[in-house]
Amino acid sequence: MLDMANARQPAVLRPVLVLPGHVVDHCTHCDVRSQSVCGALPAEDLAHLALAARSIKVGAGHMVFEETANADSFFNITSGTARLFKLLPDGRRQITGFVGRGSFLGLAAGTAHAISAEAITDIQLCRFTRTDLMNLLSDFPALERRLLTLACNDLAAAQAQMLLLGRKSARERLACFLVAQSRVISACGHPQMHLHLPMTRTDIADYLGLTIETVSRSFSALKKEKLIALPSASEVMLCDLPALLAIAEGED
Amino acid sequence: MLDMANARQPAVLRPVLVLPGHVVDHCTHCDVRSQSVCGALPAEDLAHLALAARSIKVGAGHMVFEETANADSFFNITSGTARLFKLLPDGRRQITGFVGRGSFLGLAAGTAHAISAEAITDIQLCRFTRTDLMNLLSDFPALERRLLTLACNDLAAAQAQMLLLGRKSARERLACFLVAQSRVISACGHPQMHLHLPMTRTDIADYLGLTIETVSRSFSALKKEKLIALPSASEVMLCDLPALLAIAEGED
DNA sequence: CGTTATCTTGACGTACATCAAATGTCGTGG
DNA sequence: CCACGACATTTGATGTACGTCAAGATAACG
Repeated sequence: MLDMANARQPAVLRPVLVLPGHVVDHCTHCDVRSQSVCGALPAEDLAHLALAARSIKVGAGHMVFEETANADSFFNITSGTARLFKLLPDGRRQITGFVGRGSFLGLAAGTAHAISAEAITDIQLCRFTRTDLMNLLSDFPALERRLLTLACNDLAAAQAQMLLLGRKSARERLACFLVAQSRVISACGHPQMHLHLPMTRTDIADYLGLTIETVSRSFSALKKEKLIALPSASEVMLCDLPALLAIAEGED
Repeated sequence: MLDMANARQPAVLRPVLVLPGHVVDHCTHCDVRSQSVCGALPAEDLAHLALAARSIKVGAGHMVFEETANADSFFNITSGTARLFKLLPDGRRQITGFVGRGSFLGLAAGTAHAISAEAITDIQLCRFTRTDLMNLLSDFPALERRLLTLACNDLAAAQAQMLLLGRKSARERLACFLVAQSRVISACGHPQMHLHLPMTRTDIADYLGLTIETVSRSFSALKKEKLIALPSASEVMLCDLPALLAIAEGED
């Protein structure tokens, strides 16, 4: 996707002749900016970003892009949740992650997407063409640095997930998932005990490398032990976060 | 590890006053340069690299760095093989990858290593301090671009491994591993049928999320089907690469 | 040529998958 | 407002791929 072979060196900023107010506002007033790649740019450079970004919407259940498809677009999620996944020919699916507000989509080397992305809820995205993004990266080193940080974070998360998929029990996997989800929430506030899960049990199963039945049974088991409560299938209360954390890290 | 928050912008090259011949040679004559991060730099800039790089050796079985340890060094492997892994408190291990000639070690955001690295064979490394590396990245955008490409490649590999760990059978996992290993070899020559595996069955098991017994049984099964031959435990002949590829991709 | 580590093979156990059915949830329209 | 159907989730009964335990076989090494 990012064809990084041909790095353009010096960075002469392209002149921006016309900057109508609403275009500037587009990025200046974006409330996810601080949490996303865009946060790497100082306020005075946002106009360049706003010119390249095109806001689009993808309805729940629709694809954003598909694995092996030519990666000529990159996206920044401004609202909603999407799943990232890979498929085997016979339909087996592995979800590699759930992404939401502020996440950058399309990060990968080469010209083809390594994974597919599909909207779970309706989502709002900022779309960048590959050429525009490459130009921005060359003009603003801070942007490229931020992207490298993001890639490294994604890599660390992927490594943690490999440990989960390769070596943890169903119970440990679910505890991991719940604790991680609670961190997503608490990132924008104090550590929350109450979660809303936008994804189905099937999604969770495909993320944790289990079947939907095993996920359901594991939910029920944690509930019986009073570590969680389930007001509804998509609502979870984490009643004993320390205990869940211990299970998640394999300390039992 | 890479503290990318404070990106230094313009890039005034530090003056290099003294450049003794042997220091220049150090990187100029390095035979893995083209396959590593260093290949991003043109010949005339190699002197800067040579000043920062310090060659070290790690004996088979010894640690290069440990998970959670402060990440103040980064490495480039010039010879030998290492395993990257994560551990659970009770000793369960997940190997996230095997790395060799030309691989960059330490890539991750934050100040602590996300994984441990241990030498499988004796290995030769170029060590960079974090500060030196950060300076190099800021001075040479091409280097940072290359690192981003590397991170994206690692990420794509990690996603493929998640699919393997979450959804593939033991037989499929082993086929994947063998085919991938053959690609490592064939990267430096024509597609090879003959592999030497530097890692033990335990390493392979911990990489594929299986037990040593299951790995051994899967080897034997592929052997009985005449898809591979095993002249010795660490020598593998891939007799039917197309069939192995089909199994690896889940087409049976 | 014994000693020790690594690998293979067999017998058996189990955590999770599969198959099947009951229960709950939600949107739609009468 | 309630009845209906479609679909998601839970729960139960049973199967199986892989794990565990244990014993040999093979290779590495001083």
